[in-house]
This record gives sequence, structure tokens and C-alpha cells, in this order.
Amino acid sequence: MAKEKKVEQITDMEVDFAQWYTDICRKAELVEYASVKGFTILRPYGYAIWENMQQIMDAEFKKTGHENVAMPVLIPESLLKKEGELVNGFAPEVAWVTMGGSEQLEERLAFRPTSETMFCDHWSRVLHSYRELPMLYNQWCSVIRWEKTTRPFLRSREFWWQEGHTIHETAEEAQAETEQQLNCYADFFEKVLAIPVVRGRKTDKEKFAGAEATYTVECMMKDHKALQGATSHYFGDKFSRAYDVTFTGRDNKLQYPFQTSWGSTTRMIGAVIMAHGDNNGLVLPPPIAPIQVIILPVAMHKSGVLEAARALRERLQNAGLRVKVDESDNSMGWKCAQYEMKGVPLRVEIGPRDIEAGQCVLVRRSDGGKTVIRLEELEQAAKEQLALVQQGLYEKAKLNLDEHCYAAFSVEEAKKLQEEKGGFIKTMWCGDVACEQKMKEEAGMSSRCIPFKQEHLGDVCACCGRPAEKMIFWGVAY
RNA sequence: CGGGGUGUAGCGCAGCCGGUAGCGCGCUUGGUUCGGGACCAAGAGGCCGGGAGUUCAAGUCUCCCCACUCCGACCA
Repeated sequence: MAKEKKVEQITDMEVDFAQWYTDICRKAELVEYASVKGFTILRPYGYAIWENMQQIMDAEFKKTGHENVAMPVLIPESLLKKEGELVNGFAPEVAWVTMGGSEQLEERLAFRPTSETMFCDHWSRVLHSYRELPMLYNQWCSVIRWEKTTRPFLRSREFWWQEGHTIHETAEEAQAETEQQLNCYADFFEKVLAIPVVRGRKTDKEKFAGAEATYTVECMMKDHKALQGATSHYFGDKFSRAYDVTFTGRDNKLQYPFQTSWGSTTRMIGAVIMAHGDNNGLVLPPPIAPIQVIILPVAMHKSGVLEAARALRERLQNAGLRVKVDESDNSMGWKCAQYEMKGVPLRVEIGPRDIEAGQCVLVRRSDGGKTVIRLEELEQAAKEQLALVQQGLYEKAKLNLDEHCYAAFSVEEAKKLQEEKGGFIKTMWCGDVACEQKMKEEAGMSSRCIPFKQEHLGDVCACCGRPAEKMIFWGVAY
């Protein structure tokens, strides 16, 4: 296009998807790079999205009895090392503190990569009786993992998240908790972020280090790559035993509680960008949009226009929406492009002609759909349009997911499908890690999950030809 | 950690065979505009990613770092 873009230019996604993604992160003012490699600054607009996500999720967690806590950021090495599998899993990416002031520490301290160990240590001291169970904790914090390659939101050395940690009297209760929280995530993705997910179980190769079982919600991006949305883990009593967390049971015997953890991160912002964004920029689902409605006064120097715009703002704010009027003297076109870049779901235009006619114009970000409405019906119409945006985003994302799931019956076929079409490749799988390895080496795909919703595609493993009972999803993942 | 690319004003870039830094946009001020990326005028803004070296002289040449970025490997 010869049209010169005066708002920050972004690369078209068809030209270079990765560059398009990075452009949006920077130019929609979500993040900025910090001075240490792999660390990012969440700027006000990006942080506001995270705050909205937090508020919604936090309320859901509390509905099911979870309480927020704050754990220390540093973990003594000896404590971290008590559970072997977890240590081995995280060892390559732990950052350490070795000095306190000018003194060498007697024991080095790990920046938390995750807090299972801290929670267990704490519980080992405060838990006494079955009457105190379950303990349903959650914390909002950042963690540090020394990743080698980093990308905003998708993989950074520090990221913000919530980590839920719970202990229960019985294995059944803990398993139910794991499932409940996975469903909580799935609902959040589908109903709030408008991103359809595939729920399933991770293979042993892909599960959380130290977990007995890891469950996941997997989503698909516009480039047909997979993104792990959030995970929920069941630990059995493995950590309890490692950290000597005990309680006196109903039978007056000392017992180990059963544990879960579940987490979701600022990576979800990356998911939103790549699930809904387009060549004009970010597209935000209304529930998490910092600005849900942008009001643009047209010809605002003319008498009455600015007042009319402000009146609309007041009415929409009173109706519970997050609204802004752009009173800057940038041109109409500039403002339109600017708020499209920032993904504001709904635009309201009001000018002299509208005022005269007692109307205003509503424009959806998701599909550009314009509606002229009577001023009297503003609140209701705005909410309807926002609902249409939400619905439209979900439907488009669902179509993207549904149209990019392919069945394959051999590694070669899987590879070809991935190369030509991308997306989730589903096959039967025998359960052997060697077959996962083979798929990785030959087709470049990792297992995403064993979906709960199973299909019977055949009787033999696509990788080795041996009998197989499970269907598994493969994909190229972020 | 391997391979490629890029680092010059906030952003995008130019700067040839070495001679001491420029353009567009943005920003500031004033004015005119205003229904899809306006215009005029006057300004501000640079240790040319960092460090060594070669040279009378280094964005420019050499070496070493660093950062960003892409592709792998790795990564709950």
C-alpha cells in the first residue's frame, strides 16, 4: 500500500508474523525492553490489561474459597533441593543470589522460579490437623527463569503470574481441585479472552517437573502455532513427603496431604495478541480492554460537539463501561488508526451532523461494522456492540482452531500436514516417549496434550505401528 | 548454547574510497484545519551500542564485547 501511515507502522502478519507480533507489543505500548536482557517493562496500557485479567480471575478463585498470600522471592538452596525432580527440571534456569551487601552468603539463595517449595516449607510448620484442610492458597507475583531466548509475553526471564497452591486431605479432593482449576482457566480463555481451547493431559515428557499429572488448556494462534494457555497440576503426596508436610488425620494417625498447583501468566496477553490481532494492530476482547469505548468528537471546535462527546462518556461510564474521549487535536483519521492499533473494541463518533440528527455512530474494532444509533439508546447499543465484538472474536478464533485440526496416520503424513497447513495434528499414540521423540526429530512437533475429548482414529500408533488407545494432539508450540 | 540479521535523534532510515552528522515522521511553541492517517512557520533533540586498536584524522577500517531480532536447540 502506498498510503503512508503516520501512526506507528506495523509489519503485516502475512509478511512476517513474528515481526508483526513484536511490532504490536512495542507500538501498542504494551511493553518496553528493560536494561537487563530478557526483562521487560509492562507499560501502563499493557499492565492495565493484566490488571483486568487479574481482577476477573481473582474473583473466580475467591468464589471457590481460595485466599491470596505473599511468599518470599528468595528460596534457600537446601530447601529448593529437597524434591529431586523439581530441582532437575528447573536447575538450568534458576538465578541465584550469592552476596548480601559485600558479604558472601553462607548459602546461596534462588530467585523463585515457582513456589511449591516455599508453600510446602510453610505448610510443614503451620499444618496440624485434618480440620485445617483444605488450604487453598494463591499468590500474584513475578518469577524468574533464566531463559535463553526471550520474547515479550511469550518467554521472558521475569514474568508475572498467579500460582495457586492447595493441600487436601484426600487424593480425590486434590484431583477434583486440579480439574476445577483447569476448567476455571478454560472458562476464562473462552468466555473472557474469547479464545477457544483444547483441554487435555500432558504426556510425561511435557508435564511439570515433579507433578504426577499435568493438565493444560492449549490454544491456537493465527499463524497456526500452538500456545499452552495455562496448566493445572496434581502432585499426589510427593512434595508433602519430600518436605515433611503432615497432619493428624481423623484416625489420629499422622498423614501426608495431597497437593495441587496451577498457574497462568502474562503470556495470556501474548495469546490475545496472536489470537485476535490483525494488520491494523491489537484487537482486545471487551472484558480485558483498558478502554472499552473510545469516543471521537468530530469537528470538535464547533460549538456543542465536545460537550456532547463528554455527555456520552458520562452516560457510558454510568453504565459501567471504561470510556475515554480523545480531545486531542489530532485528525479524525489519525485517531481512528491510533485506537485501532491499541485494540479498543468500540469506537463512538459524534459530530455536528449527528448532534443535529440526534444520533451517533458506533464502529466495532473486530470487523469494522458500523451502526448509526439514536442517542437515547446509547447505553444499550454500546453494550450490544461490545457483546457482538466478543462473540465475533470467539467465532473467528473457533473457526481458526476447527479448520486447523488434521488427522494423520504416520509421522510422514503428520510432518507434511504441519508443513503445509500447520495447526494441531491428531494421531493415535501408543504412550511411548520414544514416539514423542521421533515426532519431534522428524516432524518438528511436540505433543500438546492428550485431549479429554477423544476420537478413535484407528488402532495403532502413528509413530511405531504398535497398538494405541489414545489420541494425541501434536503441534509447533510457542 | 549454535547459525543468520541489525545497532546512527523517540520511530523509520541515509551517510560511497576515512575529513568530525543528515532526511522523513514524531516532539515543543504559535497559527490555520478537523466526518479515515491535515497544513504553515519557528524550535528542541546525537559520546553514531560499548571498549580497545590502526591513523594526522574513525558511524566509516580491524579486533573483542554487549544488546535487540529471526531460525534451531533448550524451556512446567
